[in-house]
Amino acid sequence: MKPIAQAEGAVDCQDLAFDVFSRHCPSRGTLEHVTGRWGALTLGALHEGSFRFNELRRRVDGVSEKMLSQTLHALERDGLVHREAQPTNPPRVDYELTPLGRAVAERLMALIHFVEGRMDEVLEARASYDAKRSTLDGRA
Amino acid sequence: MKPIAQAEGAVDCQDLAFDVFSRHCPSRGTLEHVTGRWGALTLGALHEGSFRFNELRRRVDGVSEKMLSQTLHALERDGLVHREAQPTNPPRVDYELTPLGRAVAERLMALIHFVEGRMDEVLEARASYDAKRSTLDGRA
DNA sequence: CGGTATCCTATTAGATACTG
DNA sequence: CAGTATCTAATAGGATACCG
Repeated sequence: MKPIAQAEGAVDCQDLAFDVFSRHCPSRGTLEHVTGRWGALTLGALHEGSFRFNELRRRVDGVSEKMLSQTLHALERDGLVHREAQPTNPPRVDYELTPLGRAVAERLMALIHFVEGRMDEVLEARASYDAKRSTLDGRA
Repeated sequence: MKPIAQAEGAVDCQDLAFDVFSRHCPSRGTLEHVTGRWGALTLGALHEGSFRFNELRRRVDGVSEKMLSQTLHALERDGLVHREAQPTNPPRVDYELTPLGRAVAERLMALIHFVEGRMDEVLEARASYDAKRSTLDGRA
C-alpha cells in the first residue's frame, strides 16, 4: 500500500511563507485536496454535520468508493477531517470536520455559494462567448 | 478545434437552484474551472492586476503554455476574465478579471490565504498521521 | 457496513514543434 | 509575443472482486 501524497516535493519554501504560486510548495498540495473535484464536495457535505461512509457517498453524487476513500484519507492526513471508528460488528465509522476543517470549509462554502448564486451570469457569458465563436467559425 | 467544455451535461437542475452536489449541474463545471489546479492560481495572479500571457506564465509557476491558454479560455468563457487584444505587431494581449471574476477571486483568495496561514498545522497533522501509519505498517 | 486491491480506460498535463 | 497542433506520459477515475 502506497502513501497518499508523499511525492509532494520538497518543503523548501518555508522561507517564502508558503507561497502557493511556487511549485513544490506544500500549500499547493493541500489547496488541491481542498479544492479538488471530490475534496471540495466532501468538505461541503461534512460542513453540514457528521456522516458515515455510505451516507457521504450518497450525498456526494457520483463519487466512487475508491475516490471517496482516497479523498477522506487525504483530508484526514491534512488534519481537516476526523475519523471516528467504532470497532463494532457491523463496523460504524463517522467522519466529521476538525475545527481547522470547519474553518476551511466555511471559506470554501462562501466561494461555492457565491458561484452558485451567479450561475445565471456565467451561463449568459458562456452563451455570448459561444455565439461569437460560432459566427467566426462559420465564415470560412 | 473543439469547444472548451461543451460536454458539461444538461442544464436540468435549474429547478434545484444549481446544486453543486448534483452531477450534471453546470455550477459544478464552473466551480472546477475556478478551483482547479491552474484556474485557482490564474485567478489568484489576475487578482493583483492585469497581465500579459507570458507575464502570467511566469507568475503561475509551472504552468505550460497549453494549460494556461486552456485555463484562460475557460475562465473567459465563464465571464470571469476579460481578454483585451491589440492587433499590433508584435501582438499584445492583456488579461484582467471582470467584476464577477474579481468577486470570485476575492473569495478564492480568502480560502487560499487561510490555508497558507495554517500550513504549519496541516504539516503537523501530516507528520502525526504518517507516524501512526508507519508504526502500524512496521509491526507485521 | 466500510473499506482495500487490482485492473483497465479516459482524461489531463507536459514537451515539442510550428504559425500569424 | 501569443498562441495552436500534435504526440506522449502521467494521473485520475471507474468497475469489479474481495476482506474484516
